[in-house]
Amino acid sequence: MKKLSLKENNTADLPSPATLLFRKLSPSKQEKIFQAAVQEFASKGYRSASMNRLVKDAGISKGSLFLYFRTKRDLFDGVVEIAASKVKDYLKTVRDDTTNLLFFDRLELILRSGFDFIDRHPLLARIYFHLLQSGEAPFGSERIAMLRQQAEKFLSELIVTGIEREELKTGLDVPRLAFLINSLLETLLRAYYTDFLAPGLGLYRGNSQQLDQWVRTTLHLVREGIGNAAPESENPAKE
Amino acid sequence: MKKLSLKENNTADLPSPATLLFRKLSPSKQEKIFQAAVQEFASKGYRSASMNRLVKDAGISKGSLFLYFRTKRDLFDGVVEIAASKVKDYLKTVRDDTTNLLFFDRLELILRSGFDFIDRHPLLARIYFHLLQSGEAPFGSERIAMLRQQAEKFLSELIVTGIEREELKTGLDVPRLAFLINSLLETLLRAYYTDFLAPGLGLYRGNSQQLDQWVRTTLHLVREGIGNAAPESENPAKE
DNA sequence: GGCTAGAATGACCAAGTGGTCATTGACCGG
DNA sequence: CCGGTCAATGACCACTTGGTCATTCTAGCC
Repeated sequence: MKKLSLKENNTADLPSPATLLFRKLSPSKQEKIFQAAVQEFASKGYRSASMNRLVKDAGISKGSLFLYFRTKRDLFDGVVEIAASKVKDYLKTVRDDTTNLLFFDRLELILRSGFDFIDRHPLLARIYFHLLQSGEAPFGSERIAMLRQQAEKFLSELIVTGIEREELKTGLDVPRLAFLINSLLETLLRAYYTDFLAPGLGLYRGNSQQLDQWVRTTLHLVREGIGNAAPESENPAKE
Repeated sequence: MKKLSLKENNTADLPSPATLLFRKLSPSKQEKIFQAAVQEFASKGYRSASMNRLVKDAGISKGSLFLYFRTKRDLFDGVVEIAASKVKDYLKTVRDDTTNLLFFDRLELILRSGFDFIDRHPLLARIYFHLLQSGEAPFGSERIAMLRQQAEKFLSELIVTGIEREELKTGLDVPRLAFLINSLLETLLRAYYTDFLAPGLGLYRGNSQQLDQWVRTTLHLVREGIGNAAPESENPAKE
C-alpha cells in the first residue's frame, strides 16, 4: 500500500535523446540496441566506446544507429537515463521500505541493497559510477551534480529523521555529514565491483562473511567513531 | 625509536621511462617538455591527451618527443613518477613532522597538508587523483594499487600508534578503517579541486572558514561518530 | 673549408573516429 | 504491376590518433 509514486517522471521535461524512429521500433530491437550500448559504455567508458564496435554487436547498420540516436552523446544520454532511473528507483524503494527502522539499521540496509543492486545490474552500476567519478567526460557536470545531490538529499533526510528520533546526536552538521557518509558508501560500493580498489581486503567479490565485516566496521565507525572516550574517567587525558 | 624503513627509491628497479637521450637534454628543456606533458595529461586525462597538441605546446617536433619517450605510455609513466614521488615526499614529511602529536591532531594536519599540496601542485594532484580514480586507463592496476596501499599503510600505522597511546579504542579493525578513513580524505581532497563534487558546500576553493568547518565535521565524525550514545543511561544497547 | 656522427624534423602511415548520404529494398494502396 | 514512401544500408568523408623514418641540420674535429 505504501507503493509511493515510483514514476515521478521528472525526466520528461528533457527531450528524450532517442528519435521518434527509435521509439517506434519493436521493444526487442530497442532492447538489443540498448544492451549493446550498455555493454560498450560499461566496458570502455564514454570516450573509448566505439560506435563501430557497438553497431556490430547490436547487429544493425551504422546508418540505422544514427537514425535512432543523432549522436554518440545522445545514445549515451539514453543509457544514462536508464541507469539513473534504476538507481533512483532503488533508492526510493529502500527508503520507503525502511522508514520504520532505526537509523543505523536503515543505513545498513542501504549499503546492503547497494551490493545487491550491483549484483543485479553490474553494467548499469559501472556506468553510474563511471559517470559519478569521471571528471574527464564531456557530460554537463549538472547531471553529475544532480545524481550526487539526490543521494545526499536522501541521506540528509535520513539523518534529520534520526536526530528527531533521538537516535543521533543533536547539532550535527547535516549536509556535510551527508556528503561524507555518502562518500563512504560510494567508495564501498565502487570497491565492491572493482578489483584494484581495496586489494586484499575482501571487498571485491567478497563472500558474505567478509561483507558482514565491512558493514559492521563501517557502521561502527559512523556510529561511535574510533576515538577513545575514556568512559570511566571524567578526564579524557592520559590515564 | 624504530626508524620505519621508508624504502626511498623502490622505483629504481623499474627502468626509467625516459630515454638516455632525454636525460642528456638541458634541464630547462626537460622541464619545458615535462611541463607541457603535465598540463596535457592533467587537463585531458590519459586517453584524451594528444601527443600532437603536446608537441606543439612544448615547442618541439613530434619526432623528437618520440626519441625522448618511446611511447605515449612511457611519457605518462614519467609524469606519474614525478607526481607519485611528490605525493610520497609530502606524506613522509607530514608523518615525520607530526609523530609527537595526538592522533586526531595528526589526522587534521594530514588533511590540511593535503589541501596545501593541491594548492601548490594542482596539476600533479589532478593527475594523481585521476590515476587513483580511473578504472578506464590502460595502466597496470598494480601501480594504482601501490599508491593506494601506500596511503593506507600510512594510515594504518597512525591508527596503530593511536591505539598504543590509548587515544583510540582497542580492538579496532585497523585495515578496514584505514581504507574507510583514507576514502574520506581522498573524497575531501578531490572535492577541494573539483567544482561539481560538492556543489554548494563550500569545499571547492572554499575559504579558510569553510575549510575549518569541513575539517571539524570530518574529525568529529571519525572521533565520536554521530550515534547518540545516550550518555545519561548506563545502557549500551546490546548487539 | 670538408667530413662525420648524431640530433632534430615533419611528411607520412595505417588505423580508427563520429557522422553522412546516395542507393537499395521492403512494404503497401491502387 | 506500378509508383510512392520511408526505413535500412554501408561505402565514404574529413579528421585525428600514436608512431616512423628518410632527410636535413648542426656541432665538433681535422
